[in-house]
Amino acid sequence: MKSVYRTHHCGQLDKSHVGQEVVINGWVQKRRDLGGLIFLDLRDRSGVVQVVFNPEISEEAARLADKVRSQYVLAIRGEVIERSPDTINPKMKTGEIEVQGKELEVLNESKTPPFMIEDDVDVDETVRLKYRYLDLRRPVMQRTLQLRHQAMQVARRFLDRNGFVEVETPMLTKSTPEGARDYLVPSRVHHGEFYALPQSPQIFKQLLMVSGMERYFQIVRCFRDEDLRADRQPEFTQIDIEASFLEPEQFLSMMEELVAELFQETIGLDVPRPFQRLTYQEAMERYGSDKPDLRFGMELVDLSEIVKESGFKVFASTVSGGGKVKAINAKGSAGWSRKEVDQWGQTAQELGAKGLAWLAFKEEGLKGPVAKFLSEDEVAQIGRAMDAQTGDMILFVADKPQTVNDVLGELRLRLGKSLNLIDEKAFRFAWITEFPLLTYDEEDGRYYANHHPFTMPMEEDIPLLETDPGKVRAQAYDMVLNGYEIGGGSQRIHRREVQEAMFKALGFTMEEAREQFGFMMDAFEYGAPPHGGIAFGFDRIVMLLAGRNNLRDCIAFPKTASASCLMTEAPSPVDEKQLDELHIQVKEKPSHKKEI
RNA sequence: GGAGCUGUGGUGAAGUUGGAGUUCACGCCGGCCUGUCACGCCGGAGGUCGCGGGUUCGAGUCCCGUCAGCUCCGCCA
Repeated sequence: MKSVYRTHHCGQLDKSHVGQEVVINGWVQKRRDLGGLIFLDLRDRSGVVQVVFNPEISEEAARLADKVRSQYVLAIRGEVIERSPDTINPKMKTGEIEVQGKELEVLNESKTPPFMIEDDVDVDETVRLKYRYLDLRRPVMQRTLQLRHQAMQVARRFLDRNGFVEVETPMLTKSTPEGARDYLVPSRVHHGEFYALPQSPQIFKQLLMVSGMERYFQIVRCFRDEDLRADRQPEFTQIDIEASFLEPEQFLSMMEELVAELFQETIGLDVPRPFQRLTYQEAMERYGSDKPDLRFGMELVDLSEIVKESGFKVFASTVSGGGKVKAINAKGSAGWSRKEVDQWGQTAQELGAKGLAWLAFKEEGLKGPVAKFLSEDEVAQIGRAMDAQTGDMILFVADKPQTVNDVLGELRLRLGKSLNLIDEKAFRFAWITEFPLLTYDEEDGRYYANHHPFTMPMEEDIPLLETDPGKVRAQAYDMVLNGYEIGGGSQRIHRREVQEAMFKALGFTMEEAREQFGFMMDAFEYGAPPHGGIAFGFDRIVMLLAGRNNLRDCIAFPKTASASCLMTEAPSPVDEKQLDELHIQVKEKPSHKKEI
């Protein structure tokens, strides 16, 4: 072979190449030895093509092909030939042609892989993660990584076109006590001191606004040492954005455009704009969640007014005690068996409710333990409020307002899945706005910033910072898609007196604030422009683009639920010498056995 | 930190009432086979039943502990 390297990609070849001599490279997907004839399916990242070795064409190549095994890396020179009609494989993209092998060179052999390299492989994830490099050979994983790449390019192009400048910020930075737990990096030079890996470049991007960068972005790794979930990894990627001198409305609209372009140019989805808006309050009341899945209805309805004097004492006393009675309508579920009803009731209790009251609108009349306590008028009003038809099942929770929303919100999601109400192909975007600025922590006896301490309150709520901080709404917004938070941001405080009021509400004196955020406060005294920004959870966006439901499938080398990497076996112990240099001594692992 | 589920040749599963490392499919190895593409046929190899302890004459199976993976709560914007 003149050169063993390819002239064409496997998946590219079609009828237009018939008669051409080509060189292809790739991995052996499958070998079918018919004795005389040997068929090889050769795979590269573009796809698979069938190569046929016939000893009558090339005895040497056929002899070599006999020794080849799965996942061997090959170079094949051959002629693209049209398959006879009866041998066309309609299941293959390249099924109309095949390569007649004339020369074969084994570029590398391969051990038999621990699992088959194919899309619908059914193998324990532990094995996939241990041999991630093989897992990533599977076409579906290749497609996902390419989709991720495309999404990244679209975002970069869009932001560049709109005047955003990509600036890198430090990975070795300063630990801040609020927010998520930091990953720490010990300093060798500074005895007993530590860097922190960034939870996000929040402070730096705001400082870049002070620097006059005006529009900044970065596609950046962030780190949070908290426990994992299917949609949470300890290191993850944000599209981090900040802009000065932009009306918040202009900014949000531009971010909608970014996301719409991203979905359009990757999966061809037309995203209607502007996005639906819900205030935090509204989202909690109607969906029991600050990241509602809007692909289906089943909204929470407040029935407190209707049942406040009801003969059903649980309802009446809950309302008079300051609680709420709310319900959802499980359409068409009046026929649930006793067992099913009990199971949902148990779920409600596991979620924190005292119980789950129910009312079934059946052909033969109302059923349910609540039925006989409700007046005809109450039933009629409930029926209207819930839009109840015959065959519907109304599920009630009576409790503190927050418990009611939490429980019904979660029940709504589970029922939505179990009743198949969710259109899996739909993408429903929304902004959630007017988040509470602060949350009171009972244990610490103080308020904490929900977003971060530089989030701008709503203008009209600023006076409340002194009188009723818990009521202050923030100029903060989350972008929500199908029940996932895919982005969050805010307008930032750029006025000194507002920042002071904020720190006061957080219980910091100006001196204490200066200790923690000194450089930030210094900077803000040199002319901070009005600015705001957002950070998108890039991995989650890719996950939704790819139609998957866990982040591990969208990250090349992810961590397990216990934050380890099964391939590299990180984290791992290190040499005593390394620890010495870092002035670190590891404590004895405490015994888990409890004294009796 | 807590709860649930899972762990059996390389992979995926089955294993009943506690009675022989037992079965199936895929893969792997060898042989035969010139139109296969889930190739076919014949033969073969391959096991720390996650790990440790206990109960028992006897444990894949029952009990306790532990490790790993997944999902969720707490935690996390």
